[in-house]
Amino acid sequence: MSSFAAPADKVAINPFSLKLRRLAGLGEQEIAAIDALCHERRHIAANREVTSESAEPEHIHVLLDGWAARQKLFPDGRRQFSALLVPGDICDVDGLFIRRYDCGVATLTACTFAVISRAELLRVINAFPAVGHVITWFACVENSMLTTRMAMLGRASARERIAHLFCELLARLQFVGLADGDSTIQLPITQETLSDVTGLTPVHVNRTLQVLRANELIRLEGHRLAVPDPDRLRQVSGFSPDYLHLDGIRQRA
Amino acid sequence: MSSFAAPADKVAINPFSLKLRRLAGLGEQEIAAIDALCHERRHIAANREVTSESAEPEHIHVLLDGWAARQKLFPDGRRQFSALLVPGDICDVDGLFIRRYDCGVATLTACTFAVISRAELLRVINAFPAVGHVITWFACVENSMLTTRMAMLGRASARERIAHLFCELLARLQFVGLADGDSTIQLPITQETLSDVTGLTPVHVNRTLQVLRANELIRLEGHRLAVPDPDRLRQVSGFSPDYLHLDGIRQRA
DNA sequence: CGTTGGGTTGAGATTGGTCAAAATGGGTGG
DNA sequence: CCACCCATTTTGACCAATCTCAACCCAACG
Repeated sequence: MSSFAAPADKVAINPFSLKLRRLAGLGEQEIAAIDALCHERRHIAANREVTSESAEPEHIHVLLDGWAARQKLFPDGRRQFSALLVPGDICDVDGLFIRRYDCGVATLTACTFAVISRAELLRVINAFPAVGHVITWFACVENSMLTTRMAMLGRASARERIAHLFCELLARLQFVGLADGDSTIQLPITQETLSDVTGLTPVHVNRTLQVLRANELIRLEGHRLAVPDPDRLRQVSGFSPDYLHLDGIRQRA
Repeated sequence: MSSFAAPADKVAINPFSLKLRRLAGLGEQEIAAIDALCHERRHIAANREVTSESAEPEHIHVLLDGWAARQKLFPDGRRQFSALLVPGDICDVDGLFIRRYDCGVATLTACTFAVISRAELLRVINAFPAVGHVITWFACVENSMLTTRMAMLGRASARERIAHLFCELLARLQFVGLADGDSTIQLPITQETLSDVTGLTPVHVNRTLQVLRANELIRLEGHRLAVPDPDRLRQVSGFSPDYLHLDGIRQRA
């Protein structure tokens, strides 16, 4: 069950448009061209695969409501999420130029996607080179996020990983207007999901959360995460928002 | 000291052109335009920073000879490599559209780079949209590689991580013609470097290598890695080369 | 030769994993 | 409104992979 009030169809301005406007540095004409591509909606229940690892993808998905994740599955059942997706995120840019996905997208809650035809998007890119640049930029930002998360997986403690993740989610959700105040968000995911993002065990996530709570770094009840002192959480985790590139695309000048 | 015989300047066809030709699906005209950008060379000694995390980058580096790595440094000295770079690899595509690098590139051996002016590359992209698509594709492939390595960091044992890395290097170096036979490569890096790629300690890398040697999965002497039975190593590590996308860019048709 | 940068080894500490059971809590059907 | 069910969270006891620290070795090189 999604935890956001209004169905995405009715949201005045959807979070993807919001991101485009605030980050992409496009003209109204180009934004309109992209908006025109996003007419089709798809609703998917929680815990389903959106794209699986196979087949030449013909559609790009943009998450408008709910939470999803990019996942890599091992044959023996191990799972690692490479990204948490929140409203406004493109799920599978790579589908544009890659033959086969090598990681899938799964919903964590009920989700609403905008489904964009790959062929049409390519047409728009040809008509408006700046749109192509924005797509490349999105790919680069993802790169940056993957790199950062990788550093955390490789070198950070459980405590740092979880704290860092929370800082990131706070920043991202705030950016698309889904934070409540400046330090509280809805976190409609289970501890098992957290474990698949952070590369830990559910049990260890649980214990680590308890420590964070005991240190009063977070308050986490039900699906609501509150951070009493964001700066302190950032310090504990070494989080700095630079890698999210919330200051937008670099102009070509 | 680079371990490859001929200085890159004298190599008949450089590994980057080779990759472009085999992967990018470009016409001769476009390839020529790119080649024309790659006239400037830069030689850098081992263990130096090529790009650091700051400043609006004005140049893109393509590695022609030697080994390098993308790295993320923690304030307290911890380090994680997010990618090993071998000849033919672009070091910093993101420089095109990103304001500030959030991870640096460091040389592991003496290196030769082709230095491409960002402005000129953007001009070529404008003139030939297909070149822009290839750049995006490169970014997507990197994404895919990061995702895979991330899954290994999050969920694989030390043994699997190292074995997987070796499989990957074998495949990549073979692709640019730097493997000797089909199962031997030069590995001009220290165990400490391996530890920074795999998120382990140098000591543990050492012990794990010994196990791999004892199991006759690898032979590793000096800086030469030989894999007696590549299939077995792939099996042990769960490696499949799909994520490297060595079958090239997807055509737009 | 002496120095130095890897590589190797050992002993002991720790973080995080495993397995299994118990508690909690929201949602559903009666 | 209650009883039950399931998923999720929490707890406990124990274990294993990996880390830490420190020493030692060895080959390359000045």
